[in-house]
Amino acid sequence: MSFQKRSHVCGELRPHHAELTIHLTGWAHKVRDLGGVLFVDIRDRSGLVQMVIDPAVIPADLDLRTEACIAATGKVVLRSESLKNPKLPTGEVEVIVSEIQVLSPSKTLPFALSDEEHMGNVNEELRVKYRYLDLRRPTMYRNLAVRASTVRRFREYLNHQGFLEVETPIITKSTPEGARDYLVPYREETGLWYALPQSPQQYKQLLMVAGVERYYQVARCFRDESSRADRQPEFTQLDMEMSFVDQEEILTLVEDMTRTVVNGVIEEFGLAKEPVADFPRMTYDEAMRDYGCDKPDIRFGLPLFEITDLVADTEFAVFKNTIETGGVVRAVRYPSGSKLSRKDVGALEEFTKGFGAKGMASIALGTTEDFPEGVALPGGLVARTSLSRFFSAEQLQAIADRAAAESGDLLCIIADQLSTTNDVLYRLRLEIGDRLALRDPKKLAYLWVVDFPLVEWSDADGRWSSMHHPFTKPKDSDLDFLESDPARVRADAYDLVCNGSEVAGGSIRIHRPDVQQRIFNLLGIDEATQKDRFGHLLEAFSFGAPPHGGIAPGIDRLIMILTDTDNIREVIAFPKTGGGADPMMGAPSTIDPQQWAELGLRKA
RNA sequence: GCGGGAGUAGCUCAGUGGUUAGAGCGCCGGCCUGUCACGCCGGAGGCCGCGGGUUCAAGUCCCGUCUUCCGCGCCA
Repeated sequence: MSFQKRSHVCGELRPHHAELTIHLTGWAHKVRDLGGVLFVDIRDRSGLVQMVIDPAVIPADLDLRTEACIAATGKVVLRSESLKNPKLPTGEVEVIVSEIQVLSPSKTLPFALSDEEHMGNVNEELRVKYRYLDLRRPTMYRNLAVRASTVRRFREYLNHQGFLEVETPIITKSTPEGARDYLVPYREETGLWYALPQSPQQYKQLLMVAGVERYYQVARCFRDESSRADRQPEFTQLDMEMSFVDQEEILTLVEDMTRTVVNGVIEEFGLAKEPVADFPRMTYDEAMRDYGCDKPDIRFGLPLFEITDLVADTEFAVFKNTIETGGVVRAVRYPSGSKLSRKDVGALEEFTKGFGAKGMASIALGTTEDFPEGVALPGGLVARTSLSRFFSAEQLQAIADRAAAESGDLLCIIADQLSTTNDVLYRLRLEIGDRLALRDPKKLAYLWVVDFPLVEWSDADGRWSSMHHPFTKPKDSDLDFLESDPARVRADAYDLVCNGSEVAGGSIRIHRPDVQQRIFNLLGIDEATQKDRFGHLLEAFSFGAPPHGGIAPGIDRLIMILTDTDNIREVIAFPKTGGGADPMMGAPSTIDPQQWAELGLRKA
């Protein structure tokens, strides 16, 4: 079918186009048939404009329905004052159609694209199944555009900084440690398998050995683990690596890159975000101490605080037993929480139990009017707490002082082993932040978390495992403790955090075979496995490997933050469902018997 | 692997064990020359996810199962 190529795009039409005869192509967004006249909104990716159609110009057999792909010719005219539509950027004009053609008709749609409000409730599986329709929506197109612009800006920045973009294999080798691999059977020999890369980690280090010096790649990564709202089985990282650098150079470069790219995108799309400025730094230990996690949301305060010392001398069994078994008592302040009902506080305690707390104690602080039955504290506040049976007014005052508490606060107290206590309070603090609307969506609160531990003890596996990955360089000053006290060893490893999400993680790598050897020994990776899985890397490092390090900013989460979406599917063109399925393609699928045979596979 | 929510018309959702399972939007037909959530009239459309069970009677109760969403575990 021949058609008139467009002369303009729908969204650009303004009063200064009046009187021009133009050609448009796009989709029939909405058809309003008034009998003697039709109004059709024509939409392309630039936006939409109203067309006015005299029924006489429509061919009798024209199948003009919602989402039909159409081409139209007409004259742009100014709308009279009373007919203007201030809700549309193009609302001051309309197009009087002289000719209209349906290039491709549309069946009735599985869901209404033109109703954004309604779309928020449409079944997610249906949206993914008809992704090509969902993506026609302006908000979805915009998400794709923000993503494309972000990636383009990253590329431009890194190209200017002398980085070389290099592609690495998708079909590669399984490595121990880390997530479950996606596996691909090898046709030539039964029993051998490729794996899809969890990240291009080893390749980028080998590129440093190869003398590339500065590498980056917009790299797809694959991890066969359960999905979450912000996790997909395949996702994209801006993978980077540099030679002859120290941690400081990498952090400085990433800060400048982030400012340049993110602020550029904010300006281009008019995003409701304040420009990125500072990148405060915090050690891992500080983050855990003040926020209970390694990715704090610092858009608001309310740091956690320790009261173990203040309550150590107590007959309260919960605190006493916890402390005697090496646990801690820590707390977080909930401004305005003192007005919560007993039931609401109970619900809050249930919330903490969902993350492993055995219970939650609380102290509500107010005035005599608030709590006539409460305990009067020396400082003037009155406390209402079940702890009053066990603690004096002076002790409660000491806790309130530690909290820097004010009238109206609820102090939420958790007693447990350190890791559980921190985890519960970390989540409780975020919950409080959400309730009090302290997590300002306009802010992009970046920070570096540095000096991560090299390894952590895994109860499940009964061995030490890498906190970052096995190639992470221990701090030189801690090398001596590698065998004697592994938990004490810090690494040259760093995470970039934004608004409580980890948005990049990296490290300086080990380039000395002897150190790498000691790490493998610590991780309990025996010599045969070392040779089998990492022999190539160890050998490579024996040929003059340069000191190097890198980082890998995650693209998907960054775009989620920039577009204010709460689900990673919104920023990926063709995402999978939670179960890792693609209902549009019908993947995963069965394969032909011949394919089974070729691969030498049998059903279990 | 575990916990919670959901699954009824094309979509979003109501539906107290008891008539012929409803609404809004969409769809189809008719009317309509200024709509932009167009309006008015009429109509079609249902394996109530699937499989068992309890019951005189099941969309509704019970068991199982599948899909999906959120979370936990997991995610170097």
